[in-house]
Amino acid sequence: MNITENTEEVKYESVSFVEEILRKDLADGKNGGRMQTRFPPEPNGYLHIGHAKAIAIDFGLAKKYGGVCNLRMDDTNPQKEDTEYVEAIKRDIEWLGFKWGNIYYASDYFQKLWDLAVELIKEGKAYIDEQTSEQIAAQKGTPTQPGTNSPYRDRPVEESLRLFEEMNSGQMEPGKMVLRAKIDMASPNMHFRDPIMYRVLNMPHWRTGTKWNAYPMYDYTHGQCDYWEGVTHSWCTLEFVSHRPLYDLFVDWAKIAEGNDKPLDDNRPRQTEFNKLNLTHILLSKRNLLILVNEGVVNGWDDPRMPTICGFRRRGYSPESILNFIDKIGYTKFDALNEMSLFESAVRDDLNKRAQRVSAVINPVKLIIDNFPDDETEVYTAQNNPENPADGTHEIEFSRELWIEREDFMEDAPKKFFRLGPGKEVRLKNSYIIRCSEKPEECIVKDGDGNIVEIHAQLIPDTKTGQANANMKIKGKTIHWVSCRHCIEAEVRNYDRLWMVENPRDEVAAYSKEHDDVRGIEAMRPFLNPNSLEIKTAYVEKWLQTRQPLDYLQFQRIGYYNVDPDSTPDHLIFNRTVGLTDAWKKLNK
RNA sequence: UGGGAUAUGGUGUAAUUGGCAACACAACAGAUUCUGGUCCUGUUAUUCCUGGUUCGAGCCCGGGUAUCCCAACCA
Repeated sequence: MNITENTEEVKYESVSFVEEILRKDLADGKNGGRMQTRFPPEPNGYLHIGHAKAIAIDFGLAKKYGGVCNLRMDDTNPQKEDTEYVEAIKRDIEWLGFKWGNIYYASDYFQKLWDLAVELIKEGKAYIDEQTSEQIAAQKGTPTQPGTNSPYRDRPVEESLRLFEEMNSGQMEPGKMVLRAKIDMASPNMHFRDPIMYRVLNMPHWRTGTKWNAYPMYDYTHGQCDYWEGVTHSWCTLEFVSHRPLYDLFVDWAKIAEGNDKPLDDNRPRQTEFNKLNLTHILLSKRNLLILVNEGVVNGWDDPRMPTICGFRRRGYSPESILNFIDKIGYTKFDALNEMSLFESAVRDDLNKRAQRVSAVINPVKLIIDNFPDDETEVYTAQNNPENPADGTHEIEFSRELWIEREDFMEDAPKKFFRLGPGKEVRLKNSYIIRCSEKPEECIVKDGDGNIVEIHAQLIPDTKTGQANANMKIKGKTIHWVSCRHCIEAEVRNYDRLWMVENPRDEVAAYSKEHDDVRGIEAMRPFLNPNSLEIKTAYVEKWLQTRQPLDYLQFQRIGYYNVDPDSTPDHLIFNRTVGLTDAWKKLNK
């Protein structure tokens, strides 16, 4: 949403087509100027970034326009659902920063839906079919060929009513009969070819226990629940476009059955569809995510490499950055594939404002300041965040022996290398400017294999931050360090993308097709990054022991990290959220 | 020889509804910097094709093309 100002007075806000429709409905006084939405997850798995887009519009616009958004668990299929997921869903929505009005369950309406179905049978709008699912599928025709009527389509109402009761008795075997709406087997819309309203499952439901044995289908449930709850705007993704006429029809039937004599288009929940969220280098289908978990490719649903909300939280992506990203990609009808770099830039943008700056050395090499006494320590005050001075400061110790990054020293450096090397000067962050001797043998100590094990340098007096010579101009950059004697070890988990290809969904499907229909992990393996997790032991400053799980950090000059929930002061664990943009790395490509 | 939806730079969106194609990301170049980060400046599009209406078309009309969705007793 960009706010464009043409003049001082006139503000024109460009909004999505969804919001535009909402505004028009409000302006037209539809539903008495009331607006109400719902977020309707099926509690059969964890929420992922795709759901966040739906959450952002369902809750976000309700908040913006003074309406309410309710949470409704779409629990019409007890085969897949569980109460464990309900709690996870609630936690994730709250973490994103939203509040629901009420919590409803589709199962709250089972009796009402049943009574409506009985009424529809009586009105001749529904019938019991006792064909097999194969027979029903065959009769359905194809998108290009019309279907044919079921032989049971015109069975007497009384018979259907009796069999419908039987479907719910617990005595009928699943699959034997279904309740179908009598619409039009020749309709060009496949969803109108006598859609199934009820099926027999003979299975207890985690909320309604053993009361029901026949359960309603999504299409027969969603619209009426919206209607009964007073939902005015029912937003969902594009694949439901062709369901909308059926959604409208069932709502109409419900209104007629109630004896509602208002015009049918009045007081009707309005379904509007927007494009799904798609991101390069990630895969969102629940089925495939489950495979990653079950095959141990990742360590559970909240693994920082997972695109789940709980995975993103653990990774260190902030709710604000997720929401800002969603706002940037917008809601349209175009089947877009968004670049991961746009998301990462939203993350950096937000974390730059809130992450506390610290020093951590991940690939250490020892640096010895020859002209600093061995038994002395200096203590400096480091800014927690130069972008936000209100975040305060913390202390960091300096001594003769330091750890610096191995990549910050080069014996034979290219012209544009502005770090340490023979004859070079750099600033130590918050400390002195130091200089290495021009002679390699005076500043480099190697082991028998020729690896550098020690670097020697001299500090230049009075160049410490705040001192007389502090502004001395040098060619070198500022590098970070930690004091060997004062730092602590920490486990650092560097995450990289899980998928090496832009569009894993399509690649996996194509690979499967080309290789005898291989399924599951075998079809994924060729595209998975074998190095998506690198665990390192780093030297970090002591102050980090005071940080709390999920705190946002920036390891200066390296990247954004956060404190893993499993981290303790005795065993610090940090997850890499995203690296800093690295102009040096780019220069060397 | 079914129906529905969509099409604006490398990517995603915008264009106050027929009036100078704008913003963000990415890329490249540069300036500043005690983070090679941030901040700042510059460069990168005849709006899928085609014909028409109009003083004027990304937007309206005709004809194409491409992509996506629909044939679960899933949601």
